[in-house]
Amino acid sequence: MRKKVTMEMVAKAAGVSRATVSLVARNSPLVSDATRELITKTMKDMDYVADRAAARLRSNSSGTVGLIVPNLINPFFIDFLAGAERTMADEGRVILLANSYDDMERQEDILQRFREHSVDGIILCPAVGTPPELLSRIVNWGIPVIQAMRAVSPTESDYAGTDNASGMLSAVRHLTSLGHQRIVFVSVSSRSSARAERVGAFHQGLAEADGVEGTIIETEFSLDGAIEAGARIKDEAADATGIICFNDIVAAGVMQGLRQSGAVPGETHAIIGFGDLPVARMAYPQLTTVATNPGNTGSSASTLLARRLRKPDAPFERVLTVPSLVVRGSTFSL
Amino acid sequence: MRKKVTMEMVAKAAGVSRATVSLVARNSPLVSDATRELITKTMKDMDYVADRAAARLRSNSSGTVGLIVPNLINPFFIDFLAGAERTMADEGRVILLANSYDDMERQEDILQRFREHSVDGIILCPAVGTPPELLSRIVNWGIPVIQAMRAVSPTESDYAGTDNASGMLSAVRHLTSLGHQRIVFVSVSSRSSARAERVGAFHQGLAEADGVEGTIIETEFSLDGAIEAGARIKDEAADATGIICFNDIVAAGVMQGLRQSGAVPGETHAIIGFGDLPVARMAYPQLTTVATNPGNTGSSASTLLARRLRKPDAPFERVLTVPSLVVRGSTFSL
DNA sequence: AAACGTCAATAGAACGATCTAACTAAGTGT
DNA sequence: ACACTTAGTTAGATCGTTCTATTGACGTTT
Repeated sequence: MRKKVTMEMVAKAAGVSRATVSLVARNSPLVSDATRELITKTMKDMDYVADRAAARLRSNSSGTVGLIVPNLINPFFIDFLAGAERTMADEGRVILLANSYDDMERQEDILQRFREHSVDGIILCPAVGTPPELLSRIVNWGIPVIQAMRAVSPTESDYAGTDNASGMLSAVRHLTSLGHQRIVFVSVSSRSSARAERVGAFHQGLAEADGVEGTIIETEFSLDGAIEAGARIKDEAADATGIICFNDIVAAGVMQGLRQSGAVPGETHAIIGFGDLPVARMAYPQLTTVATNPGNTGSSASTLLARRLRKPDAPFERVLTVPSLVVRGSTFSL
Repeated sequence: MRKKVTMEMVAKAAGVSRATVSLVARNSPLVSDATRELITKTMKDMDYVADRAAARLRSNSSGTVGLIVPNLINPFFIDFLAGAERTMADEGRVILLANSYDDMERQEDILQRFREHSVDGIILCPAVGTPPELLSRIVNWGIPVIQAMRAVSPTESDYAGTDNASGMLSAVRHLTSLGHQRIVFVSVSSRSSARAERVGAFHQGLAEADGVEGTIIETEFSLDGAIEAGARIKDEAADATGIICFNDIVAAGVMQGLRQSGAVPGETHAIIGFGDLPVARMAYPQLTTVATNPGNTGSSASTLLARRLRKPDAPFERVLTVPSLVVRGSTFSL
């Protein structure tokens, strides 16, 4: 329990006033190089640490941002989180992390806590079912907010996400160009914007090619669900040879399910995943997948937030990370 | 830009003093039920949000906890993080998350930032190479700290981790009981305490069984490194049939490497992973693995920290999560 | 030599809570 | 009727910064 070193004490030791020390701490140009140096040295010698709470109380900037993710199981969000954390850390900000478990009530609690801690801004991956009004409310609180990964209100904030449509299109085109005529999309059943965009592009991709038919099979998002969905393919789309999965995890499950029903992934059925998560290369056969680079999206979200903090009234921006198709062993030419 | 509602305003509206409102906010038993109810209602009506920075300035408790992880790629730490976050959230605390990238300089920066934000406590998964002195320094700052996942100083703080030794022993015993006589441990080359404990137990396990020989092969922690290590097994331990891997990711890589060298995981070689991460079930064949349940360790770390915040002078505790072996398709009887 | 402008540094009020100690009103014991 | 608790409430100081003027000192212009 050692007593804390305050600005006052530093000031006394250096023979200047509190105010001057404060200026140095925020490296304002209003101090002469000589005193700046003196004070910097004294601060170091005394092991002075600024008290951000006191600073924030007076100044209204806390140096923290809140980040809400809907889960921490999906590596997609992990990667996103990692990207966001890195970019924020590089700006000297700290991240308050919270997990909404895709539960709106929990999300509400988290927002209240963030408000109490007076975060400078919020990066929100909205929980499924979040109404657009939530965005207006946050804006109304005077807290800059960025929507990420999932869009809930297109017009009330910046948005950083994945270009789901173009990703899906490249997947469909890849399969049709390899000669596959019957294609299945194994989707998750949650009503997220990501899902809607991919389903839309799936149909568009089918329409582009002649005589190609598509089926959508739904599953809950879990490995077991995906395995079960994979096993179902034989029944629900017997002549399908091309399969696109909502993400790489689902793809891994679907491959297991296919094997259970006697098929051989990569030989009887071509599989495409979404994400290019590490698991894509750990799977056997290695997975052809739409690389969405969520880390990049996370970084974009942070950059967008930083920009908005600097220019609160700038027009809203939408930054979409464009995915690229990574071809590996799980797809083949018919 | 709406003006903020302060305690003063709530007090005025409810016809009481600031102090009483404060008591209600911290639900102290010192107020009568009648006024408590009145004030609670007024707070809700006016959409009052407490200003934690002001509170902390006066009271020295910020309601935040700092968490430092060495990376966000290893699902092991993700799961740990998820467990810690959950337990903290349930206590109404918020987590400041930072990633040290296993870099001690970065770790130092993070600690300074945490100090500025006056976190109530720190959960630290020390970066590789962290000297024990760091712990004493943190303690000296007056910040309660918990070591997690990796131990750097056995005597200066609480510790939450995995019982690596018992996990490794059960893996070795499983293989020897299946008749495997030549066993390889594919380890990562970093000098973490986790590695040391597992290597020690590996040798102990070998000694327990008659005529069983062991080899240690090192790899850097990455999928490519693991693949390469897997391919090397044929040369460096030609007659090995049992393989234990540092974690499930390494195991996935080793399986790929084995295939490259003409072996068939699950038929010619028995593989055991560590972690029971989701990937263990996505791999083919599904992985026999030592389930370490890192989420549980994360939760323990939070509980330990909560306890220490309540009783700063309690004796230090070591909480080890005991792993269990999950047998799947990647191991077989010789 | 007076007036002006610029640069460095400062005094003192503010920020919004909590804490300490004191106060009131009602009840209790003698 | 008195002092003595006790429960409920409160005034005022306080935490460590940043902000708003303001002051001095010095050099340049008129």
